[in-house]
Amino acid sequence: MNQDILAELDWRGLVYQNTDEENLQHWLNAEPRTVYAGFDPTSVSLHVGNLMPLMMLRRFQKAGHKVIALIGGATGMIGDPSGKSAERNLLDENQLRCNVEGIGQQIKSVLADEENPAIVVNNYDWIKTFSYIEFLRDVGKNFPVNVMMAKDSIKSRLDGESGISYTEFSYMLLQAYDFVHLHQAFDCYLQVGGSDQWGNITAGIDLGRRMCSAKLFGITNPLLTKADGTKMGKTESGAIWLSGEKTSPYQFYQYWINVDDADAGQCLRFLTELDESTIGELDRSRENEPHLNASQKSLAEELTQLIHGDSGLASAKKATEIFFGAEISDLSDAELGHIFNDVPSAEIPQDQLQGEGILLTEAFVVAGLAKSKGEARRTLTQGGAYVNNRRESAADRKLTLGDLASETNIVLRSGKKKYALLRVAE
RNA sequence: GGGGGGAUACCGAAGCGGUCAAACGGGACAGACUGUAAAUCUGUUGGCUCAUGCCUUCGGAGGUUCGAAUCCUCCUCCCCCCA
Repeated sequence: MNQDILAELDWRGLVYQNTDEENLQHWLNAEPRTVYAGFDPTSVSLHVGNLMPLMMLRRFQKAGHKVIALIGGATGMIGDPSGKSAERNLLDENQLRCNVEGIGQQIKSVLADEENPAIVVNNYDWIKTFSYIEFLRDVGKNFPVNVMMAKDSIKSRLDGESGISYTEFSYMLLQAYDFVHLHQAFDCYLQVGGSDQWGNITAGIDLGRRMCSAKLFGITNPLLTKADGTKMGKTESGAIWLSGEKTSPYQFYQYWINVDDADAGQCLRFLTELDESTIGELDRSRENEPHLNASQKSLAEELTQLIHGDSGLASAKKATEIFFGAEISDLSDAELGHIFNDVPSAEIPQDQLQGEGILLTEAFVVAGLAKSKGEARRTLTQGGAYVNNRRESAADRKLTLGDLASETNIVLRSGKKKYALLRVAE
Protein backbone atom coordinates (compact mmCIF):
# COMPACT_ATOMS: atom_id res chain seq x y z
CA MET A 1 0.00 0.00 0.00
CA ASN A 2 1.22 3.45 -0.86
CA GLN A 3 -0.18 5.22 2.12
CA ASP A 4 -2.70 5.25 4.89
CA ILE A 5 -5.68 6.53 2.96
CA LEU A 6 -7.86 6.95 6.02
CA ALA A 7 -5.26 9.13 7.69
CA GLU A 8 -5.23 11.32 4.63
CA LEU A 9 -9.01 11.59 4.55
CA ASP A 10 -8.85 12.48 8.20
CA TRP A 11 -6.55 15.45 7.99
CA ARG A 12 -8.51 16.70 5.03
CA GLY A 13 -11.66 16.55 7.10
CA LEU A 14 -13.31 14.29 4.57
CA VAL A 15 -14.72 11.70 6.91
CA TYR A 16 -18.13 12.71 8.14
CA GLN A 17 -19.54 9.34 9.12
CA ASN A 18 -17.94 5.96 9.14
CA THR A 19 -19.55 2.57 9.68
CA ASP A 20 -16.61 0.95 11.44
CA GLU A 21 -13.52 3.05 11.98
CA GLU A 22 -11.20 0.61 13.72
CA ASN A 23 -11.71 -2.37 11.47
CA LEU A 24 -11.85 -0.23 8.36
CA GLN A 25 -8.45 1.29 8.96
CA HIS A 26 -6.81 -2.06 9.44
CA TRP A 27 -8.66 -3.59 6.54
CA LEU A 28 -7.76 -0.79 4.15
CA ASN A 29 -4.10 -0.79 5.04
CA ALA A 30 -3.66 -4.53 4.78
CA GLU A 31 -3.96 -4.83 1.02
CA PRO A 32 -5.52 -3.15 -2.05
CA ARG A 33 -9.28 -3.09 -1.71
CA THR A 34 -12.15 -2.15 -3.97
CA VAL A 35 -14.29 0.90 -3.32
CA TYR A 36 -17.18 2.48 -5.17
CA ALA A 37 -19.09 5.72 -5.43
CA GLY A 38 -22.21 6.42 -7.43
CA PHE A 39 -23.06 9.20 -9.87
CA ASP A 40 -26.53 10.19 -10.97
CA PRO A 41 -26.88 10.79 -14.69
CA THR A 42 -29.14 13.78 -14.22
CA SER A 43 -27.36 15.75 -16.90
CA VAL A 44 -25.01 15.14 -19.78
CA SER A 45 -22.17 16.55 -17.71
CA LEU A 46 -21.01 16.34 -14.13
CA HIS A 47 -20.79 19.57 -12.20
CA VAL A 48 -18.68 20.99 -9.41
CA GLY A 49 -20.86 19.27 -6.83
CA ASN A 50 -19.73 15.89 -8.19
CA LEU A 51 -16.08 16.72 -7.63
CA MET A 52 -16.18 15.51 -4.04
CA PRO A 53 -17.01 11.86 -4.74
CA LEU A 54 -14.91 11.94 -7.87
CA MET A 55 -11.88 13.12 -5.97
CA MET A 56 -12.60 10.62 -3.23
CA LEU A 57 -12.29 7.82 -5.75
CA ARG A 58 -9.15 9.36 -7.15
CA ARG A 59 -7.56 9.46 -3.73
CA PHE A 60 -8.32 5.80 -3.19
CA GLN A 61 -7.02 5.03 -6.63
CA LYS A 62 -3.78 6.87 -5.98
CA ALA A 63 -3.39 5.06 -2.69
CA GLY A 64 -3.40 1.84 -4.65
CA HIS A 65 -6.97 0.71 -4.23
CA LYS A 66 -9.27 -0.41 -6.99
CA VAL A 67 -12.06 2.05 -7.67
CA ILE A 68 -15.44 1.66 -9.32
CA ALA A 69 -17.54 4.56 -10.51
CA LEU A 70 -21.14 3.51 -10.73
CA ILE A 71 -23.38 5.47 -13.05
CA GLY A 72 -27.00 5.21 -12.08
CA GLY A 73 -28.51 4.47 -15.48
CA ALA A 74 -31.25 2.49 -13.77
CA THR A 75 -31.61 4.47 -10.57
CA GLY A 76 -31.56 7.65 -12.64
CA MET A 77 -34.87 6.49 -14.08
CA ILE A 78 -36.32 6.56 -10.57
CA GLY A 79 -34.77 9.54 -8.77
CA ASP A 80 -33.08 9.55 -5.39
CA PRO A 81 -35.34 11.09 -2.75
CA SER A 82 -32.34 11.91 -0.51
CA GLY A 83 -32.18 15.59 0.20
CA LYS A 84 -35.10 16.32 -2.11
CA SER A 85 -38.23 17.87 -0.76
CA ALA A 86 -40.45 16.94 -3.67
CA GLU A 87 -41.00 14.21 -6.20
CA ARG A 88 -38.73 14.47 -9.19
CA ASN A 89 -39.56 14.40 -12.83
CA LEU A 90 -38.49 11.27 -14.62
CA LEU A 91 -35.92 11.57 -17.36
CA ASP A 92 -36.69 9.99 -20.67
CA GLU A 93 -34.67 7.04 -21.80
CA ASN A 94 -32.85 8.70 -24.66
CA GLN A 95 -31.74 11.58 -22.55
CA LEU A 96 -30.58 9.16 -19.92
CA ARG A 97 -28.48 7.16 -22.35
CA CYS A 98 -26.86 10.35 -23.51
CA ASN A 99 -26.14 11.41 -19.95
CA VAL A 100 -24.66 8.06 -18.99
CA GLU A 101 -22.35 8.26 -21.97
CA GLY A 102 -21.34 11.85 -21.25
CA ILE A 103 -20.52 11.55 -17.60
CA GLY A 104 -18.85 8.18 -18.17
CA GLN A 105 -16.31 9.94 -20.36
CA GLN A 106 -15.69 12.59 -17.74
CA ILE A 107 -15.23 10.09 -14.98
CA LYS A 108 -12.76 8.10 -17.06
CA SER A 109 -10.77 11.17 -17.80
CA VAL A 110 -10.46 12.21 -14.15
CA LEU A 111 -9.74 8.67 -13.02
CA ALA A 112 -7.30 7.91 -15.83
CA ASP A 113 -4.50 5.73 -14.53
CA GLU A 114 -2.86 3.18 -16.78
CA GLU A 115 -1.56 0.98 -14.04
CA ASN A 116 -4.68 1.01 -11.94
CA PRO A 117 -7.57 1.81 -14.25
CA ALA A 118 -10.92 2.70 -12.77
CA ILE A 119 -13.90 0.55 -13.54
CA VAL A 120 -16.95 2.41 -14.79
CA VAL A 121 -20.22 0.51 -14.61
CA ASN A 122 -23.86 1.29 -15.30
CA ASN A 123 -26.33 -0.26 -12.89
CA TYR A 124 -28.89 -0.53 -15.66
CA ASP A 125 -26.82 -3.44 -16.97
CA TRP A 126 -27.67 -5.67 -14.05
CA ILE A 127 -30.92 -4.21 -12.89
CA LYS A 128 -32.52 -4.66 -16.31
CA THR A 129 -32.07 -8.41 -16.02
CA PHE A 130 -34.38 -8.59 -13.02
CA SER A 131 -38.04 -9.26 -13.37
CA TYR A 132 -40.27 -7.43 -10.95
CA ILE A 133 -41.18 -10.65 -9.18
CA GLU A 134 -37.58 -11.72 -8.87
CA PHE A 135 -36.56 -8.43 -7.45
CA LEU A 136 -39.30 -8.48 -4.85
CA ARG A 137 -38.39 -12.04 -3.83
CA ASP A 138 -34.61 -11.69 -3.79
CA VAL A 139 -34.15 -8.11 -2.67
CA GLY A 140 -37.40 -6.66 -1.40
CA LYS A 141 -37.89 -9.47 1.08
CA ASN A 142 -34.84 -8.21 2.97
CA PHE A 143 -36.21 -4.74 3.57
CA PRO A 144 -38.38 -4.15 6.62
CA VAL A 145 -40.60 -1.24 5.71
CA ASN A 146 -40.49 0.12 9.25
CA VAL A 147 -36.71 0.47 8.97
CA MET A 148 -37.00 2.19 5.61
CA MET A 149 -39.54 4.63 6.98
CA ALA A 150 -37.16 5.62 9.75
CA LYS A 151 -34.48 6.78 7.29
CA ASP A 152 -34.17 10.54 7.07
CA SER A 153 -34.57 10.63 3.32
CA ILE A 154 -37.96 8.92 3.58
CA LYS A 155 -39.07 10.38 6.87
CA SER A 156 -38.62 13.98 5.82
CA ARG A 157 -40.79 13.32 2.81
CA LEU A 158 -43.49 11.60 4.82
CA ASP A 159 -43.52 14.47 7.28
CA GLY A 160 -43.51 17.05 4.52
CA GLU A 161 -46.39 18.10 2.35
CA SER A 162 -45.39 16.56 -0.93
CA GLY A 163 -45.31 12.94 0.19
CA ILE A 164 -43.40 10.35 -1.78
CA SER A 165 -44.31 7.99 -4.56
CA TYR A 166 -43.83 4.25 -4.33
CA THR A 167 -41.25 4.66 -7.07
CA GLU A 168 -38.96 6.95 -5.12
CA PHE A 169 -39.63 5.03 -1.98
CA SER A 170 -38.13 2.00 -3.74
CA TYR A 171 -35.01 3.86 -4.80
CA MET A 172 -33.14 2.71 -1.73
CA LEU A 173 -33.58 -0.94 -2.64
CA LEU A 174 -31.92 -0.44 -5.98
CA GLN A 175 -28.94 1.41 -4.59
CA ALA A 176 -28.60 -1.13 -1.80
CA TYR A 177 -28.63 -3.90 -4.32
CA ASP A 178 -25.99 -2.13 -6.38
CA PHE A 179 -23.60 -2.39 -3.46
CA VAL A 180 -24.31 -6.10 -3.10
CA HIS A 181 -23.92 -6.65 -6.81
CA LEU A 182 -20.57 -4.87 -6.87
CA HIS A 183 -19.52 -6.90 -3.88
CA GLN A 184 -20.31 -10.11 -5.67
CA ALA A 185 -18.98 -9.11 -9.07
CA PHE A 186 -15.91 -7.10 -8.08
CA ASP A 187 -15.25 -7.98 -4.47
CA CYS A 188 -16.15 -4.43 -3.52
CA TYR A 189 -16.45 -3.82 0.21
CA LEU A 190 -16.63 -0.08 0.60
CA GLN A 191 -19.01 2.60 -0.59
CA VAL A 192 -18.26 6.29 -0.27
CA GLY A 193 -20.62 9.21 -0.83
CA GLY A 194 -21.92 12.50 0.46
CA SER A 195 -23.46 12.67 3.89
CA ASP A 196 -26.90 12.64 2.29
CA GLN A 197 -26.12 9.12 1.10
CA TRP A 198 -25.76 7.65 4.58
CA GLY A 199 -29.20 6.08 4.51
CA ASN A 200 -28.65 4.46 1.14
CA ILE A 201 -25.19 3.24 2.05
CA THR A 202 -26.26 1.63 5.29
CA ALA A 203 -29.20 0.07 3.46
CA GLY A 204 -26.66 -1.57 1.17
CA ILE A 205 -24.59 -2.76 4.10
CA ASP A 206 -27.64 -4.30 5.73
CA LEU A 207 -28.62 -6.00 2.52
CA GLY A 208 -25.09 -7.38 2.07
CA ARG A 209 -25.26 -8.94 5.50
CA ARG A 210 -28.66 -10.47 4.86
CA MET A 211 -28.05 -11.71 1.34
CA CYS A 212 -24.48 -12.93 1.57
CA SER A 213 -23.30 -12.46 5.13
CA ALA A 214 -20.80 -9.91 3.92
CA LYS A 215 -19.28 -7.29 6.18
CA LEU A 216 -19.40 -4.14 4.09
CA PHE A 217 -18.17 -0.65 4.95
CA GLY A 218 -19.31 2.87 4.27
CA ILE A 219 -17.81 6.33 4.57
CA THR A 220 -19.59 9.61 3.99
CA ASN A 221 -18.09 13.01 3.25
CA PRO A 222 -19.22 16.25 4.74
CA LEU A 223 -21.16 18.35 2.27
CA LEU A 224 -19.20 21.02 0.51
CA THR A 225 -20.99 24.24 1.37
CA LYS A 226 -20.02 27.86 1.45
CA ALA A 227 -19.57 29.79 4.65
CA ASP A 228 -22.75 31.72 3.94
CA GLY A 229 -24.69 28.47 3.77
CA THR A 230 -25.36 28.46 0.06
CA LYS A 231 -24.33 25.68 -2.28
CA MET A 232 -20.86 25.51 -3.73
CA GLY A 233 -20.69 25.40 -7.48
CA LYS A 234 -23.64 27.58 -8.25
CA THR A 235 -23.56 31.06 -9.67
CA GLU A 236 -26.35 33.42 -10.56
CA SER A 237 -26.10 32.14 -14.08
CA GLY A 238 -26.33 28.50 -13.09
CA ALA A 239 -24.20 25.52 -12.20
CA ILE A 240 -20.50 25.22 -12.94
CA TRP A 241 -20.14 22.17 -15.16
CA LEU A 242 -17.13 20.01 -15.78
CA SER A 243 -17.88 19.91 -19.47
CA GLY A 244 -15.95 22.54 -21.42
CA GLU A 245 -18.95 22.86 -23.70
CA LYS A 246 -21.22 23.96 -20.89
CA THR A 247 -18.69 25.86 -18.78
CA SER A 248 -15.62 27.04 -20.62
CA PRO A 249 -12.21 26.43 -19.04
CA TYR A 250 -12.00 30.17 -18.49
CA GLN A 251 -15.30 30.30 -16.59
CA PHE A 252 -14.32 27.25 -14.62
CA TYR A 253 -10.97 28.77 -13.70
CA GLN A 254 -12.61 32.04 -12.78
CA TYR A 255 -15.10 30.33 -10.54
CA TRP A 256 -12.29 29.11 -8.34
CA ILE A 257 -10.35 32.34 -8.49
CA ASN A 258 -13.40 34.05 -7.06
CA VAL A 259 -13.92 31.66 -4.18
CA ASP A 260 -14.35 33.53 -0.92
CA ASP A 261 -11.45 33.42 1.53
CA ALA A 262 -13.75 31.81 4.05
CA ASP A 263 -14.33 28.86 1.70
CA ALA A 264 -10.91 28.52 0.13
CA GLY A 265 -9.34 26.34 2.80
CA GLN A 266 -12.14 23.84 2.68
CA CYS A 267 -12.01 23.70 -1.10
CA LEU A 268 -8.28 23.08 -1.07
CA ARG A 269 -8.63 20.23 1.42
CA PHE A 270 -11.69 18.66 -0.14
CA LEU A 271 -11.02 19.04 -3.81
CA THR A 272 -7.30 19.19 -4.52
CA GLU A 273 -4.45 16.75 -4.09
CA LEU A 274 -2.07 19.32 -2.63
CA ASP A 275 -0.34 17.90 0.42
CA GLU A 276 -0.85 18.90 3.99
CA SER A 277 2.14 21.20 4.29
CA THR A 278 1.35 23.03 1.05
CA ILE A 279 -2.20 23.61 2.17
CA GLY A 280 -0.94 24.74 5.55
CA GLU A 281 1.23 27.31 3.84
CA LEU A 282 -1.70 28.52 1.80
CA ASP A 283 -3.74 28.87 4.98
CA ARG A 284 -1.02 31.06 6.45
CA SER A 285 -0.74 33.05 3.26
CA ARG A 286 -4.45 33.75 3.35
CA GLU A 287 -4.02 34.95 6.89
CA ASN A 288 -0.90 37.06 6.49
CA GLU A 289 -0.85 38.18 2.89
CA PRO A 290 -4.40 37.83 1.63
CA HIS A 291 -3.86 40.22 -1.24
CA LEU A 292 -1.73 37.62 -3.00
CA ASN A 293 -4.79 35.41 -3.47
CA ALA A 294 -2.50 32.41 -3.34
CA SER A 295 -5.14 29.92 -2.23
CA GLN A 296 -7.56 30.80 -4.99
CA LYS A 297 -4.81 30.70 -7.59
CA SER A 298 -3.67 27.25 -6.50
CA LEU A 299 -7.21 26.01 -6.35
CA ALA A 300 -8.02 27.29 -9.81
CA GLU A 301 -4.83 25.90 -11.31
CA GLU A 302 -5.12 22.50 -9.73
CA LEU A 303 -8.72 21.96 -10.70
CA THR A 304 -8.60 23.47 -14.16
CA GLN A 305 -5.55 21.38 -14.93
CA LEU A 306 -7.31 18.26 -13.67
CA ILE A 307 -10.54 18.83 -15.57
CA HIS A 308 -9.38 20.62 -18.70
CA GLY A 309 -5.76 19.56 -18.96
CA ASP A 310 -2.69 21.64 -19.78
CA SER A 311 -4.20 23.31 -22.81
CA GLY A 312 -7.40 24.18 -20.98
CA LEU A 313 -5.46 25.71 -18.13
CA ALA A 314 -3.24 27.63 -20.52
CA SER A 315 -6.18 29.09 -22.41
CA ALA A 316 -7.96 29.97 -19.17
CA LYS A 317 -4.91 31.83 -17.97
CA LYS A 318 -4.39 33.54 -21.29
CA ALA A 319 -8.01 34.64 -21.29
CA THR A 320 -7.67 35.88 -17.73
CA GLU A 321 -4.66 37.94 -18.67
CA ILE A 322 -6.52 39.58 -21.53
CA PHE A 323 -9.74 40.07 -19.61
CA PHE A 324 -8.03 41.93 -16.83
CA GLY A 325 -5.16 43.26 -18.83
CA ALA A 326 -4.40 46.22 -20.97
CA GLU A 327 -5.59 47.30 -24.35
CA ILE A 328 -6.52 44.75 -26.93
CA SER A 329 -5.12 45.16 -30.41
CA ASP A 330 -3.60 43.21 -33.24
CA LEU A 331 -5.19 39.91 -32.44
CA SER A 332 -6.61 37.51 -34.97
CA ASP A 333 -10.28 36.60 -35.07
CA ALA A 334 -9.31 33.10 -34.06
CA GLU A 335 -7.42 34.18 -30.95
CA LEU A 336 -10.10 36.63 -29.99
CA GLY A 337 -12.85 34.12 -30.58
CA HIS A 338 -11.11 31.63 -28.39
CA ILE A 339 -10.50 34.01 -25.53
CA PHE A 340 -13.93 35.53 -25.67
CA ASN A 341 -15.84 32.41 -26.51
CA ASP A 342 -18.14 32.83 -23.50
CA VAL A 343 -18.89 36.39 -24.32
CA PRO A 344 -22.08 37.37 -26.10
CA SER A 345 -21.62 38.84 -29.51
CA ALA A 346 -23.68 40.82 -31.93
CA GLU A 347 -23.34 41.58 -35.60
CA ILE A 348 -23.32 44.98 -37.15
CA PRO A 349 -23.40 45.78 -40.87
CA GLN A 350 -20.08 46.98 -42.14
CA ASP A 351 -21.47 50.15 -43.68
CA GLN A 352 -22.47 51.43 -40.25
CA LEU A 353 -18.82 51.64 -39.30
CA GLN A 354 -17.74 53.38 -42.44
CA GLY A 355 -17.21 57.11 -42.60
CA GLU A 356 -18.60 58.79 -39.50
CA GLY A 357 -19.26 55.48 -37.81
CA ILE A 358 -21.82 54.60 -35.19
CA LEU A 359 -22.23 56.15 -31.76
CA LEU A 360 -20.59 54.10 -29.06
CA THR A 361 -23.77 54.37 -27.02
CA GLU A 362 -25.75 52.82 -29.83
CA ALA A 363 -23.18 50.10 -30.24
CA PHE A 364 -23.60 49.28 -26.55
CA VAL A 365 -27.29 48.75 -27.09
CA VAL A 366 -26.71 46.63 -30.20
CA ALA A 367 -24.18 44.52 -28.33
CA GLY A 368 -26.57 44.02 -25.43
CA LEU A 369 -24.43 45.82 -22.87
CA ALA A 370 -27.14 48.39 -22.25
CA LYS A 371 -30.91 48.19 -22.44
CA SER A 372 -31.34 51.69 -23.82
CA LYS A 373 -29.27 54.49 -25.15
CA GLY A 374 -29.91 56.36 -21.94
CA GLU A 375 -28.43 53.55 -19.93
CA ALA A 376 -25.46 53.37 -22.28
CA ARG A 377 -24.91 57.10 -21.94
CA ARG A 378 -25.00 56.85 -18.17
CA THR A 379 -22.39 54.11 -18.20
CA LEU A 380 -20.27 56.13 -20.59
CA THR A 381 -20.41 59.37 -18.60
CA GLN A 382 -19.68 57.50 -15.39
CA GLY A 383 -16.50 56.14 -16.89
CA GLY A 384 -17.61 52.56 -17.31
CA ALA A 385 -17.37 52.17 -21.06
CA TYR A 386 -14.40 50.54 -22.76
CA VAL A 387 -13.46 49.86 -26.36
CA ASN A 388 -10.84 47.15 -26.70
CA ASN A 389 -10.18 47.60 -23.00
CA ARG A 390 -9.45 51.28 -23.28
CA ARG A 391 -11.73 53.56 -21.33
CA GLU A 392 -13.79 55.95 -23.43
CA SER A 393 -15.52 58.90 -21.87
CA ALA A 394 -16.51 61.25 -24.70
CA ALA A 395 -20.28 61.24 -25.00
CA ASP A 396 -20.03 61.56 -28.78
CA ARG A 397 -17.41 58.82 -29.23
CA LYS A 398 -18.06 56.96 -32.46
CA LEU A 399 -16.96 53.53 -33.52
CA THR A 400 -15.38 53.13 -36.92
CA LEU A 401 -13.47 50.48 -38.80
CA GLY A 402 -10.34 51.87 -37.17
CA ASP A 403 -11.47 50.41 -33.85
CA LEU A 404 -11.29 46.80 -35.00
CA ALA A 405 -9.21 44.72 -32.62
CA SER A 406 -8.99 41.85 -35.07
CA GLU A 407 -10.10 41.32 -38.67
CA THR A 408 -13.80 41.62 -37.89
CA ASN A 409 -14.24 42.21 -34.16
CA ILE A 410 -14.41 45.09 -31.76
CA VAL A 411 -14.31 44.29 -28.05
CA LEU A 412 -16.75 46.31 -25.97
CA ARG A 413 -16.82 46.31 -22.21
CA SER A 414 -19.13 47.76 -19.61
CA GLY A 415 -17.81 48.11 -16.10
CA LYS A 416 -15.10 45.84 -14.79
CA LYS A 417 -15.76 42.60 -16.55
CA LYS A 418 -18.88 42.61 -18.66
CA TYR A 419 -17.81 42.09 -22.22
CA ALA A 420 -19.43 41.83 -25.61
CA LEU A 421 -18.02 41.35 -29.07
CA LEU A 422 -19.23 43.41 -31.97
CA ARG A 423 -18.66 41.54 -35.19
CA VAL A 424 -18.71 43.36 -38.46
CA ALA A 425 -20.80 41.62 -41.07
CA GLU A 426 -20.57 42.15 -44.84
C1' G B 1 -74.33 36.33 2.00
C1' G B 2 -72.96 41.13 5.07
C1' G B 3 -69.04 44.78 6.35
C1' G B 4 -64.13 46.86 5.76
C1' G B 5 -59.17 47.50 3.49
C1' G B 6 -55.96 47.26 -0.64
C1' A B 7 -53.71 47.08 -5.95
C1' U B 8 -47.94 52.71 -7.20
C1' A B 9 -41.81 51.82 -11.20
C1' C B 10 -37.36 45.33 -10.53
C1' C B 11 -39.18 44.48 -5.13
C1' G B 12 -41.03 46.79 -0.51
C1' A B 13 -43.37 51.28 0.50
C1' A B 14 -44.91 56.89 0.65
C1' G B 15 -47.91 60.22 -2.04
C1' C B 16 -54.33 61.32 -1.94
C1' G B 17 -56.18 67.58 -7.51
C1' G B 18 -51.26 71.15 -10.08
C1' U B 19 -44.50 72.35 -7.73
C1' C B 20 -45.09 63.92 -9.61
C1' A B 21 -41.24 60.43 -13.93
C1' A B 22 -43.49 60.06 -8.60
C1' A B 23 -40.22 60.61 -1.43
C1' C B 24 -37.69 56.66 1.19
C1' G B 25 -35.50 51.61 1.62
C1' G B 26 -33.74 47.26 -0.82
C1' G B 27 -31.95 45.50 -5.34
C1' A B 28 -29.42 46.53 -9.83
C1' C B 29 -25.76 49.31 -12.71
C1' A B 30 -21.30 52.55 -12.81
C1' G B 31 -17.13 54.83 -10.12
C1' A B 32 -13.40 55.14 -5.89
C1' C B 33 -10.90 51.93 -2.57
C1' U B 34 -9.14 46.72 -2.93
C1' G B 35 -6.93 40.96 -3.53
C1' U B 36 -10.87 39.82 -10.01
C1' A B 37 -12.61 39.19 -2.05
C1' A B 38 -15.65 41.26 1.83
C1' A B 39 -16.93 45.80 3.91
C1' U B 40 -17.28 50.97 2.97
C1' C B 41 -18.02 55.50 0.28
C1' U B 42 -19.95 58.33 -4.26
C1' G B 43 -23.13 58.62 -8.44
C1' U B 44 -27.12 56.65 -11.49
C1' U B 45 -31.64 53.91 -11.75
C1' G B 46 -38.94 54.77 -17.60
C1' G B 47 -37.90 56.05 -23.04
C1' C B 48 -36.14 59.70 -26.81
C1' U B 49 -32.85 64.09 -26.56
C1' C B 50 -26.68 68.16 -25.78
C1' A B 51 -30.68 70.47 -23.37
C1' U B 52 -35.04 74.20 -21.58
C1' G B 53 -38.21 69.88 -24.16
C1' C B 54 -41.25 65.72 -25.74
C1' C B 55 -43.47 60.67 -25.19
C1' U B 56 -45.17 56.36 -22.10
C1' U B 57 -46.13 54.98 -16.87
C1' C B 58 -49.28 54.67 -10.54
C1' G B 59 -54.63 47.12 -11.48
C1' G B 60 -58.35 47.69 -16.25
C1' A B 61 -62.17 50.64 -18.87
C1' G B 62 -64.75 55.05 -18.91
C1' G B 63 -65.93 60.01 -16.72
C1' U B 64 -65.39 64.99 -13.90
C1' U B 65 -61.65 69.00 -14.40
C1' C B 66 -57.90 74.12 -17.62
C1' G B 67 -55.15 70.07 -15.05
C1' A B 68 -55.76 63.30 -12.05
C1' A B 69 -51.37 58.38 -9.18
C1' U B 70 -54.69 61.58 -6.43
C1' C B 71 -62.08 62.90 -7.30
C1' C B 72 -66.55 59.86 -9.52
C1' U B 73 -68.67 55.21 -12.04
C1' C B 74 -68.20 50.28 -13.58
C1' C B 75 -64.97 45.92 -13.95
C1' U B 76 -60.86 42.44 -12.41
C1' C B 77 -57.83 40.52 -8.65
C1' C B 78 -56.01 40.29 -3.42
C1' C B 79 -56.45 40.65 2.03
C1' C B 80 -59.17 41.08 6.75
C1' C B 81 -63.62 40.78 9.89
C1' C B 82 -68.85 38.95 10.75
C1' A B 83 -72.12 34.92 9.01
